[in-house]
Amino acid sequence: MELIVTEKDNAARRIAEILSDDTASTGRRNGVNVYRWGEKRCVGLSGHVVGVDFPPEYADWRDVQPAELVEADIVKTPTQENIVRTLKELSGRADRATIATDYDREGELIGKEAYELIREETDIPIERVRFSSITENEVREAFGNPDDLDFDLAAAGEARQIIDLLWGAALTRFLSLSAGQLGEDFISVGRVQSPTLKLIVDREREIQAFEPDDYWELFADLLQADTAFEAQYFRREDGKEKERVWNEADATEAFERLQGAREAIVESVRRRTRTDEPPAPFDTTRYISAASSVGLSAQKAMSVAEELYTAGYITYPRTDNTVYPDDLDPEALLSEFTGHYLFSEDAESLLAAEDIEPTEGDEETTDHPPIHPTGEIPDRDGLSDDEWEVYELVVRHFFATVADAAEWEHLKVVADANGCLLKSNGKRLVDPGYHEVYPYRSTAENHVPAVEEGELLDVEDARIEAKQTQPPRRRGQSRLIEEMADLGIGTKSTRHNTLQKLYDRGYIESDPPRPTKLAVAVVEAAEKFADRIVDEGMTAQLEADMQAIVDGEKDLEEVTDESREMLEAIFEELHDSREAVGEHLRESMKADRTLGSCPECGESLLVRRSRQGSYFVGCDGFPECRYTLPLPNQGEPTVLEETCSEHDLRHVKMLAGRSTFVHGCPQCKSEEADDTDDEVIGVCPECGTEHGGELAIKRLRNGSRLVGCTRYPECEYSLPLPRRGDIEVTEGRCEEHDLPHLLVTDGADDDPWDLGCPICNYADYRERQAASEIEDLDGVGAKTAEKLAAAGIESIEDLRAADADAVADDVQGVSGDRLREWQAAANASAAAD
DNA sequence: GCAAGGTC
Repeated sequence: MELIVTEKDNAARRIAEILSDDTASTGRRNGVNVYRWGEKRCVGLSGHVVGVDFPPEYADWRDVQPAELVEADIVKTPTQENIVRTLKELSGRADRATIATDYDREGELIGKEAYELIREETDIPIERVRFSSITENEVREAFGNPDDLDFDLAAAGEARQIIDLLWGAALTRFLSLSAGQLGEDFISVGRVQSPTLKLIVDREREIQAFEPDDYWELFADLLQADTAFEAQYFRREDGKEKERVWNEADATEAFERLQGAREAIVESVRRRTRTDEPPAPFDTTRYISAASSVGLSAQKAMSVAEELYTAGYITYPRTDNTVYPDDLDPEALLSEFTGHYLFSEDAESLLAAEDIEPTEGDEETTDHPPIHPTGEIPDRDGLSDDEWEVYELVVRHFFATVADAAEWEHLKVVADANGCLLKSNGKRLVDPGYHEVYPYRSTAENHVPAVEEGELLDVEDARIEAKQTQPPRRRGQSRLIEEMADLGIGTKSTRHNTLQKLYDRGYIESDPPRPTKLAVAVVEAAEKFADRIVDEGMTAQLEADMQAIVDGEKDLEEVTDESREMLEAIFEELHDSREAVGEHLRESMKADRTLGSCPECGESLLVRRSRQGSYFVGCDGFPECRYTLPLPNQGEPTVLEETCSEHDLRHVKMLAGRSTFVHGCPQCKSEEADDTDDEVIGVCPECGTEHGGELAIKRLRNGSRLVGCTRYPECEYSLPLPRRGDIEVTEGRCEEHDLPHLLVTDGADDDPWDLGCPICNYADYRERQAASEIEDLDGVGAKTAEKLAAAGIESIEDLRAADADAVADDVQGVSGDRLREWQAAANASAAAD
């Protein structure tokens, strides 16, 4: 029997299909798919199935000095036991094996891990095949010409594993122990996360240090016949055009001159055409950027792409390649889209071109092809809105890469008005080219009429604008990922996770991300004592060392020993500073939770957590001072920079996913509640007739509002009300519940919201809530939720109780298996609650 | 329970 091992199940299935001419059958062993045909068996791993770690005696952080980890043994243990067992069982029966993991460094290491697991069982011959896309030609070619594993390349990967573990674990433990943070809130550092964090912290430092300068800009309208166009004042200095005027006196003088001008004479007219090349094929980084321009976070972009890949609609989404492989036939792929209701027209117009030559990017790698549609087209109704949006983006991006360049015509007019130079830049898209199939980039034009040199134009509406130079902007998530890619830190598969990790560790918040005080303290501590860990140069050095291993110039031991020595030296430095470092970290963490000073005793007011797990604001002087303020019971609080002018307390924001909101100053909220009387609107439906309870609009000290019984706490009947807006009790009445209709006005601009009867409103709300819970399940989306509702599935409870196959028969485009996945997810979230 | 890298 011949055993074939791939990096993932998906690859195993497709390779089995190709090599078996579609005759392979699927079996399960220990819950793992095994594809078989004739005497062949093909099994997919799940990336690394073994991991590096320290021996168990190093497991307890308190029992081990972090510095001891530097010289500790490192062992490999199975992390995916079912897969490891399956691989071993199969290799026991095999008489030869072929490693077909991905064609990159990590793939070679994963291949070597499989090799070692097989070797524990048997000494059969083990070969290695390499191909960069799973297409008929490439796969057959690779299997026809097998090679050997490249043990040096795998060793380069192992060096990385060891160095990352040593530095990451030892320094993470040191910082966490020094600050006394041993629970889930440990303080982490690492070769990739810490330089990324430093990027964010450094930008924040620039922003803090920035001192704005005043400047002025002047504009006027020029008129040709009835057409007015805007022109900007500038001066020529050292052969350059300067639009900004840096002192007020000069600006006022120029403005007066410009105001005095009735006419301007056209000094020059310059036309030029600019070619606007279509984009290069999608690698992961470019894809994430494009997805962010349609509003998806990096995380979301990757999870949606993963879904589309697994479903077979797009190619593998983790790739560094921006050059399509020879195997890709653009015409054949375009032809797949002819006849499609949405894509047909564009596909046909592209096919009509004389020759179709795709664009190429700078990176040509062996890992996977650039991301492109497979040609299998999903049903619109089977995808969620996000999935469809991403699918269309990938299709249109592929279209763009085989489309023509666009052509712009630029027109620059310079005129002299009373000694003031004015310029106007027009642009017109003369040939839309790829923009016709790719609507994701701006094609905004700026119209400037065709004037001639020497022509006289009227000048109108001279304006002066006082401005200030702006600090550099914070980078958004996709910009950070691009920057990481440029610096060579992280990989296509991990960069978005690294950002998520920084959020999870309490190092960054909001989007674009800004660093917490803890993050600044971690970066400062690292800069002082372990500069390497926050320097992207560590990765550059590691890459060089890995290359030396690949080239046979160094071996694994040399590289890791050198790294151990450096880390050792760092720990010698750190030894005496442990107290100081810990103190600084603790102070910063406290500062992140501090709102200001206690109005009763002057100590710090902090966000704290009660034993029941709810958050509140409490005094650091507890138990001597018992001053507290409540916080909303929804979400995780973070403290904002913004400060309440009345109480000098920082505002609080509650992070709760989509329903994140700014709570503001907790003292204001609390006082507002105390100063607001309950407004009775009717009889309590639960206890009214018996005990005389009344329903009233109440404002709570934690900022929420509700309609509740005046006999609270004896009667707990309550209905929620929106957090924002003025609530007005109107003349309208609900006959069913004998309650007035309520009207909510939020700001002057928005239309008031007719909330109606609060009981009816709450019933409606519950129904919508149930539907949106369904929509939130991965891969459901609005369309599908609607169809499910039509089939009687309106809530998570309905879904969990449903017979999957019966529902699948009712709902077009949804399989029983898909439903069972959703049920599993619904069960899991119910269990988590 | 630490990292970063695979994959789900």
